[in-house]
Amino acid sequence: MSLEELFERFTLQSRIFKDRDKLLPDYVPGDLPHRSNQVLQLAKILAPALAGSRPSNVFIYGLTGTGKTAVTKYVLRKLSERAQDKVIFSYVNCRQNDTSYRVLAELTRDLGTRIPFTGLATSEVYKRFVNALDRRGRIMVVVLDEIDHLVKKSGDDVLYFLTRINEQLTSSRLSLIGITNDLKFTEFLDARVKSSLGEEELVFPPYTARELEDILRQRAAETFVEGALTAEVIPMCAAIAAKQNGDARLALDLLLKAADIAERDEAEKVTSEHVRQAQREIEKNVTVDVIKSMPLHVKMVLIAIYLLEKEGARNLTTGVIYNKYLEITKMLGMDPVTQRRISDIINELDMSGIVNARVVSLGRYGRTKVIRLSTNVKSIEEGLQEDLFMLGVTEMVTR
DNA sequence: AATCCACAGGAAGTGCTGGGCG
DNA sequence: CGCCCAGCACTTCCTGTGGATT
Repeated sequence: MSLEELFERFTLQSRIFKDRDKLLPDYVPGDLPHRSNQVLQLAKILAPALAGSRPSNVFIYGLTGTGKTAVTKYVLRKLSERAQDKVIFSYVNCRQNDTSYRVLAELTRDLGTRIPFTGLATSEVYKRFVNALDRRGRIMVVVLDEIDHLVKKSGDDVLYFLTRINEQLTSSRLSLIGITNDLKFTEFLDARVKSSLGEEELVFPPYTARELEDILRQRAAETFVEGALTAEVIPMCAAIAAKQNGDARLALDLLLKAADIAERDEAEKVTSEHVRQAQREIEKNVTVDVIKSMPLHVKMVLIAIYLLEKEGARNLTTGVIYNKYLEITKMLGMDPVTQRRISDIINELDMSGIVNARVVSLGRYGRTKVIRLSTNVKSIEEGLQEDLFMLGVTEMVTR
């Protein structure tokens, strides 16, 4: 296909999409089905900001894709339309900003003060934040999304600071909204932070398959040309996502991917076959991307596990993997890292879901981790493609 | 009941990059 | 310019431990 033809196709009216953007993850719809309760509750808690008094801090729990972020952004948007510039709203995702420094820097930037991404002492950023905020003389509502990432990585120092900041302010007030999908994470918090942050709590239950269908239908009406979906598409996406803890994000993602595939294949309509294909692709893409972006030694450890499993080894332990890893690095003439580091790398692989590692005690034979691959081998091979190739070439050279 | 394996995983530090600030 | 900072990948040194075996 020539470039001309390609561009031509994109310029042509789509047979399927009316407005593809409406299915993108960061789109917040004008109406949130099955969440009116939470919207109302959150609005009630935050409404005092309009009258110039500080709203209570809020803690929001719920699994991935239960609408926490959407509801929060929705309420914030409505509120800021109403409040004009009487209230400052700031949203920080703590997955991307997972250190005290970065969170503070984001917040300070939202107050209109320039902060370099590195170079300053964290305590300096604290000072600048307090100054900048107090100068504004406003209520500030701070949303810390995926707050568990921040706490797990950097502790609760920032939270302690933010929950007590009002004592240092004279003309401004700050309230905090913490969002997490890890229900047990409050265990890591200082008792004072915990009680302060939990002044109000909101729980988001998982969506049922029926509810997911409603959500998809509403979105589909905005996104697709009439009749572009066959009848089974929406129930199918809903059913798959319902099994994954009622994850609405996954449901929407599936629908989008399925429609993209249908469009790419120049199909008349989106069918259940497209959904099945989408499901496979989503699963694969996540792993492949994760693997490709891994640091060198993490990849080497994964290769070691992969090769061992391929050789038929079972019940892999840290020590066995480390030896295989040493073999590989030696063959490639690389400097190996220590076993201590490998232990952490295995945990990282476990966290990203590529590998399954659990600590077991083998009695006399020590205490270790038993590791196995928890992703299908094809995705791993695809993710490691270039590195395995390199390995193969070296193998031939060394013979 | 005591032992002891094969690590787990915490704490502190190093060397490096990419930046402040005065 | 010299000295400071954060963040990362990693090292060094370390104490802790579940349970089969002695």
